[in-house]
Amino acid sequence: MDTTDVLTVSEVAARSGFAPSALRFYEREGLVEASRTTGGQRRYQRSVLRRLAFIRAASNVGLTLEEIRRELGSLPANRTPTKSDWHRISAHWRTRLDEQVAALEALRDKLDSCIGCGCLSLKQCGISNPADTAATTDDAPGAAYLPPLLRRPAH
Amino acid sequence: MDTTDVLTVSEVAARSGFAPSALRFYEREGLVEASRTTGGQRRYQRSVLRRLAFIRAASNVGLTLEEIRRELGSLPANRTPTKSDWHRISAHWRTRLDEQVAALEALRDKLDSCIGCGCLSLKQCGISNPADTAATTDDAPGAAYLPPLLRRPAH
DNA sequence: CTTGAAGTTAAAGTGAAGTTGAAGTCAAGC
DNA sequence: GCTTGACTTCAACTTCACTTTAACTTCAAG
Repeated sequence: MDTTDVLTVSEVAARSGFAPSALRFYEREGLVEASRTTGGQRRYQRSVLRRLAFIRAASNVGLTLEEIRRELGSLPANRTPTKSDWHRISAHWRTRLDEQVAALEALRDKLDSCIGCGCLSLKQCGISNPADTAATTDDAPGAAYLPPLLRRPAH
Repeated sequence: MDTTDVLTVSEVAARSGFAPSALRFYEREGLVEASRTTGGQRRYQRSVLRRLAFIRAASNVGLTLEEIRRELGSLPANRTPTKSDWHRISAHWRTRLDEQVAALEALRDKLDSCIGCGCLSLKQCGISNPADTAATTDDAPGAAYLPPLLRRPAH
């Protein structure tokens, strides 16, 4: 199958778990690269698989594609990231996850404190108070809200 | 100001923290109701504030508007929800939050186990393995991912 | 009765992360 | 030389939760 050292779209799709359409999308967005055959077909270096793994991991941690793009840019151009690269980045991600967990736990605690009361008062209830929303950041005005996260597949 | 027992859009907006546009949107979506003046302007019952608090709380917990709509439908038509209503619903929400926290913690643990190795192997790394994504539900194919949650306001 | 703030509508826009469809190209096999 | 199947492009569509816009109308105070 891969006696060659380059991969087609469908090979990369199969191995990475991303749909071909997603791979094309990522290329448009500058997240991955591909060379072309004379016929214009994409050929991927095997290293793209590592890059895609990185993308999926970062995405799992909750980074936007834009953030991922920036973070990929901070990686060494065409070599395998070193331990220190990975250390720096994973520390960043861990902080992100810690914040998310903390926010959810705070929300859950508020919910617990509401369970007995049935209040849902606009003024008093921690979980419905718009000024006290866990997801509201200091500088973001308006109604921030917590996310889809693990939402049921909707049908 | 409110010697009357009905509220205008902007009063409800001010008190609930939702923008008038959001209130109109919720009405279109069947989440809230309003009567009309002869001139066609909306007038809200005071009870809408409690309903909106409920909507915001549910939204904070991560429910979609569609789910919220269904859950509102399970509430008694025009009376204040009882403690047992609220108990049932908040238990549901708590489960949701517990799942979210668990998913994030699992992801964080995987990240921790990766920090030393720098692997990001498609086959081995728990955090990048598409078949093992915390957010991937059994029946949802394709690339599920963990959420925006607390993402920076992007500028 | 006038004036200006606040209200109305439908439709379009936003942004994230892609997917889908139509129409076309390419290489191989028969 | 034609069919088959995998590939290509590009634009348009999707979902969610709203917001914005444009073009009016209504309400309440003075």
